[in-house]
Amino acid sequence: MSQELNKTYEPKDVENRWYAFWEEKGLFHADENSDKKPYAIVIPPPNITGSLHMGHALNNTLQDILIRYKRMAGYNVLWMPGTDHAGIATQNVVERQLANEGLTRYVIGRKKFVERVWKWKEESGGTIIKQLKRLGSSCDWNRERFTMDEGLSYAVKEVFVRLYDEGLIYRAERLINWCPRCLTALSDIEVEHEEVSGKLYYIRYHFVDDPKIFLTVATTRPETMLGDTAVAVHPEDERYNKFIGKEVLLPLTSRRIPIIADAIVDIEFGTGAVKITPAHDFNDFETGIRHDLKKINILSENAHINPYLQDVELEVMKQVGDLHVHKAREKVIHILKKKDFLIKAEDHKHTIGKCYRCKTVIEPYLSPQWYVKMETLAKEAIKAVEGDKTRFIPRGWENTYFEWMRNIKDWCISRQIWWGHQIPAWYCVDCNKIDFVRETESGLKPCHYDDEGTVPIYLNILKKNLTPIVTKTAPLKCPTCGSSKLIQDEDVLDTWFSSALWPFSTLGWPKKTTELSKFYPTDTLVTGFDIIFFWVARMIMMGLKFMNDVPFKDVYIHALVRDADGQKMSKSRGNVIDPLIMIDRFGADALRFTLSAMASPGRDIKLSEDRIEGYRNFCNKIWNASRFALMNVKGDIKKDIKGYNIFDRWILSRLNRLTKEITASLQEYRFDEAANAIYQFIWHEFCDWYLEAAKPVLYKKDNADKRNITQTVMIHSLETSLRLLHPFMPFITEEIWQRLPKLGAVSGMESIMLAPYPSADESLINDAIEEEVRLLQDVISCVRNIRGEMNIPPSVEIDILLKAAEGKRADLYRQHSEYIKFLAKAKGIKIGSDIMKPHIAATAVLKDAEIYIPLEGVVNFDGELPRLQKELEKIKKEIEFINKKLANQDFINKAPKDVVEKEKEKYRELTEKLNKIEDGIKKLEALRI
RNA sequence: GGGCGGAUAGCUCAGUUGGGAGAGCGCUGCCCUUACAAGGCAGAGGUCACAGGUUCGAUCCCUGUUCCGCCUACCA
Repeated sequence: MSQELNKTYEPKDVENRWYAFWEEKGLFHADENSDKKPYAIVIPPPNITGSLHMGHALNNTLQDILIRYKRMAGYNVLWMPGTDHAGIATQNVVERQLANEGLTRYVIGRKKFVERVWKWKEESGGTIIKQLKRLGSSCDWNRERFTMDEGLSYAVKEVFVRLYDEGLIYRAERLINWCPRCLTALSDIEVEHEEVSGKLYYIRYHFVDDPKIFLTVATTRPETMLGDTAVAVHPEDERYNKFIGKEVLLPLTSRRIPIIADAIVDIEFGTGAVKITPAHDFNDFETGIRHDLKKINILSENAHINPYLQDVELEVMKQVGDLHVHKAREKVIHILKKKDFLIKAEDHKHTIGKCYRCKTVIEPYLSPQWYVKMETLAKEAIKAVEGDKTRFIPRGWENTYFEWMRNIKDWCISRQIWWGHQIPAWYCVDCNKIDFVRETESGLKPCHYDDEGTVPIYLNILKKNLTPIVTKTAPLKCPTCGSSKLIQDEDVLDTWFSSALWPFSTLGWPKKTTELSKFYPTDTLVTGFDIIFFWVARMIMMGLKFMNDVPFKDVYIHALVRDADGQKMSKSRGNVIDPLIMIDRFGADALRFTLSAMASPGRDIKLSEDRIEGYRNFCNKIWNASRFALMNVKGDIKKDIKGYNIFDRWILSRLNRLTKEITASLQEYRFDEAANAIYQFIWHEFCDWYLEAAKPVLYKKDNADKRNITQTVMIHSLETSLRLLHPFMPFITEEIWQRLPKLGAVSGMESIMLAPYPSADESLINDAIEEEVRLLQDVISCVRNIRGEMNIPPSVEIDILLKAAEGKRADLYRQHSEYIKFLAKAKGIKIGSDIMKPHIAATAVLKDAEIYIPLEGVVNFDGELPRLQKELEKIKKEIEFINKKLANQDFINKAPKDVVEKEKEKYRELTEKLNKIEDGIKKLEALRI
């Protein structure tokens, strides 16, 4: 198959062709009955609404590297793919569609709405999967799962019921984070905190028994005063504790509220007197419980002021009733000012919470919700990480994990949306005396109607104080009263609830499947730190609870991808680099390689297009090196040949050393180290030196044996490099590999994916050869340097005079003089201890050798003196530095012997070099006169 | 408020038993040398944030400071 290659690498066609080939041949498929050692990763399921961004690209590149590496290394590899139903996000998408048609989900009803979401999923939900394929991800697509699959949904119900039966799931009315736009509760971690500069308002609350005097409270949210039910002061605050038990009259209302004592109050802050609004502030809610205060909910679900607050002045109500809470704030301030209750307003920085999905300001909101009790689950999960059953890489993230787990709060899992796993709980209409039930096609529904009385609106208040019947399948009759009027809880579960089960639900749990026993616990989870709480921690808890084992052994936490300026990429900032555009432009391999080379632990990736372009060039370099190799290998190459030349032995040594390093790096998840090592090897060792050194051998017609050996080593090195590189750059490696003649173990294999990952042959690692080649390279580099500095164009041929002591050194140079000549582009070379320096010559001083390039009649000679002087200055500085060290008696006495010896040796070398250069300068100066 | 991470070449970053300051990109000079101009060869460029300490010796270990990120928290 080794036809001519194009002059440049064209990724597009190559990528499509090979991906289709791999899929068709089933090379991604894991065999659950295989006897090979298993290695499994579950993909962090992307949202079905998503499209591939750089975070995905990084995440999946790293997983694919591990997966392809392990697969080649002989493991039975499973990469379990799938997508997440993304409750709120997906519901938003479909609701937007409806809005464009002038509809709302309430108009079409729950059943039709959910059907519509499914339809949308079928049509558009596969986008990201296609995009993952373009990246080269070698997932076992036959096993692709979706969190709303029948199987996974069953697992969700199973878990819910079992946790409920054990008392680990419960319902309660509490303050929750409420998104007034999504109209649903959120868990604590779904709220993003943001610092804003606001104001701190000082408001007068007059005493009931003596209206002439007052307390001043300070608040950032004056509008919530309509829900105040107390004022708190610190019990030890001498300014106020005499007032404890008295009452103040809440401004703008006829409400009398008590002054209470609570240690939560910070004497230093504000005035030391705090208004307490138990229904609208988390602290106040707790305080309210401690003091048995009334909870007055002043807001509707969409964060408008309830217009029917009984004891608020009618005039005030008229102005703020039905107003959005933020507008109401302005109004309340205005009224307070007018009525002289407002003392002052100070600038004040504080934090507000926003919905992580839609960035709307969240409201603490009183409502009944479902919770998971976390304490016992967390305890086990902490132990598992403490005991290293699951290990975070880098380790530092374990602290983050512990910090959260040790202060964990119960998890609010119910969401007031329609797309998701509906909670498997039913309520008996009769037992619970539920009003407002209406018949619909899908059964009984709790509801009320909008103002026009036509649109049914979901009303979560209905759920207060109900007794649920929790079961996997819909009950026909109430077990208590036998009534058949049962309604299912309207809420669905937090999407993360089903994600938490992902490592075992995807493998068939609760059925005892072969897959489960083979691949659970999985080996590695690759994810970003931003979902350690959302996902990783919860998977560990659920895995331990239902599988009695951790879901994965290693958690590799990778960085965030930012733009070149370090900004988080976001659509609103307009700084997103689209991975698909990058793939189109530079190829998937270049993108993958960029991401892996930059994935150093514990640091964010600042991605720039230049960098990707640079690695596209690397692809091209590989391509052309392969082109060269193929052009120079005609017919069969021999196997098992002895008689390697020095560069053959050198490249084999370097190659095996590289293999060792890469394997070690991959073992430690150092993708950057591995990528950089192979880049360095292929470009700067294989291409720059080995191929160049191979040219004289390959071009010479007269020695077929030598040529054949070099051809063999060349192909072997290239082929092995490709296998080393394959996990990083799957496409180009396959394309080239397919065209190469195969040697040994890899002959006859149908894909590089199936070829074994190289393992180092230690016997070929040869320090002596590497040192010898380094000496040759030094000579060559020196000559090239003279060429460069003296401006001798390549077209001008030069001679090399190499003065070296007779013996090993001179022999080495003499033996390989052809290489030196070729690589330094010299027409002649003389080597010996008795070489005399010509008068007009450039010189370079090496360890144990001197180089003279005669320049008479070659080039203008004026440049030589300044060149040598520059060199001299450099050496003088170095000597000075070492001198200081060696003059220090403490250094001589206390430093390790070998270090001292090394310094002394260096000193000797440098001094010698210095003398020779000084000598050269003297001669030059003499010549000038 | 608490915690974590970072500060090394113009840019982005590597750099662990503490002893040589490095890479890629960019820049400069020369070169279309029959694999590659998406290339070759050569070169310039750094008080390793600042101040102390430990040590014969500190980019590295310790303390403090400044600046920048991020996470977290009930000062209303």
